[in-house]
Amino acid sequence: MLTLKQITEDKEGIIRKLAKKLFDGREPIENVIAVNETRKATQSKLDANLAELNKISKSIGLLLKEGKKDEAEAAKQQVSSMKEANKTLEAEMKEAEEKIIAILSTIPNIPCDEVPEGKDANDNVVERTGGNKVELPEDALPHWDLAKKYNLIDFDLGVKITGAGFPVYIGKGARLQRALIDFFLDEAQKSGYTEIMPPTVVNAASGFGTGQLPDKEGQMYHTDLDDLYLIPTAEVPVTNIYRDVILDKKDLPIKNCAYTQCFRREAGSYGKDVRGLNRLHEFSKVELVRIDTPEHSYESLKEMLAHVEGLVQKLELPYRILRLCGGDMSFTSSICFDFEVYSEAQKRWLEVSSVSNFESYQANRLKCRYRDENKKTQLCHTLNGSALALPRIVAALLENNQTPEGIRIPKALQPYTGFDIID
RNA sequence: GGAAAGUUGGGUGAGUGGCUGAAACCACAGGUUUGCUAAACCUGCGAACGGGCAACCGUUCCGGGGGUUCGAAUCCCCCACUUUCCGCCA
Repeated sequence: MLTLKQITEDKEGIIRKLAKKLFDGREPIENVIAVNETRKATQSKLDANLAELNKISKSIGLLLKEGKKDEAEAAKQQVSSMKEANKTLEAEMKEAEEKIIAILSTIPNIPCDEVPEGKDANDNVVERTGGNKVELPEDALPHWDLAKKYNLIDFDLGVKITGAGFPVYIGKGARLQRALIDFFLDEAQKSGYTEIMPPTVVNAASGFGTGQLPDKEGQMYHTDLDDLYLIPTAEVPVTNIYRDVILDKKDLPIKNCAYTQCFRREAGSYGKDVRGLNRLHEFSKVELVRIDTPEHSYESLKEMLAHVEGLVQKLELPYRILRLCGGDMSFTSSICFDFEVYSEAQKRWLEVSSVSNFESYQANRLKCRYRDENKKTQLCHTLNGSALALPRIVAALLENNQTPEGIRIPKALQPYTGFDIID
């Protein structure tokens, strides 16, 4: 959520910036300001009344001590009648507060100045490309055929055990998963991240904290009996560590990484997008989460981008970095970069990472604050990024590295797999 | 699954109706002392909202929600969670 402070301090600026996200903010913002004015007026009245009541109540105690029973009784009567009026004011306050939250939740985060204009994925800006595209022969196979040929992944078996989108990794296919997870975690550790192994099931409060609830309720698996949610990303449990927390400025930036399985219902997805490893209901991912000060968060973002770029380079995959345009960005991010690797056999780019700065938008909902040098509490900035999601990396590795002799494993990964070719 | 006890500020923890936004200790910050370090001593130290240029003032908050009362951390009800014992079990 945006803060009321942000909105009242720069109303026109915010409306203008929201337009970049193709969001017409004028009405909700005018609205929320008006409701807030009512709230403030009501609070002033209510506070004055309560102050009076408190004063009288205190005096009753004293009167009773002095044995002035009649005066005390009279005071009691007076207080009783005053309390009625407060009930209305309290109801008004509550209503206004709820309305403010409701309106604020409909307003997306403001994109920062470096976000380009644009309405959909076609308007994203290619920031950089790297790695070398490979030349594959005409009969090159897509990864789902390679997975079958070398018995690495059994999609049908997954359907039998669970359902579509839950593949079974076998032999070298399974080993490759473990190798990638270890590789990503080791690289993160080298970059100074603290490894976290969080629960993969969370309560509703955590879902709200990072914004999956209430909007994306239908995208998460839910256990009715205990009212818990399967996490769609490690971002949820790892960021919620800092829910309702006031940090010391000297502890920032906090740099955490975590490997978890991720669960996504992906309701409504279909077609070639979901073929093979392209879109799964359960997959492995290593996630980076950073909590930082507003002054330093863009420096953090840069470091995260460099880290992720280093990973795809070490895996020798052709990649590009996209700077997402306003229209294609998520509701909560202030700026977002996508990493894509090129899948030669599918002739398409596959998204493998998304690195975002949420500025204070997520922290506001999370109540994640820090104490600055003047001992004042300020909202932190939160950032996260995948480093990396496995399935599409595996797809690209299998496809791009296929040779007549077998599938070649990039050098950086060989110490982790224990083999240099899948044949 | 059965039973019991708990949930108070960054931490430990006192507090059973008004003098408690909350003792004490620890942690933290500033200062004094000291050749340095350590130690000792002094002072400060919760959050949100509202009012004010400010000093400051007011309100709310002791797991969450409701109730009793002129007045609730303290009494009553409901819910959530935690711990311990028993059972089951990786």
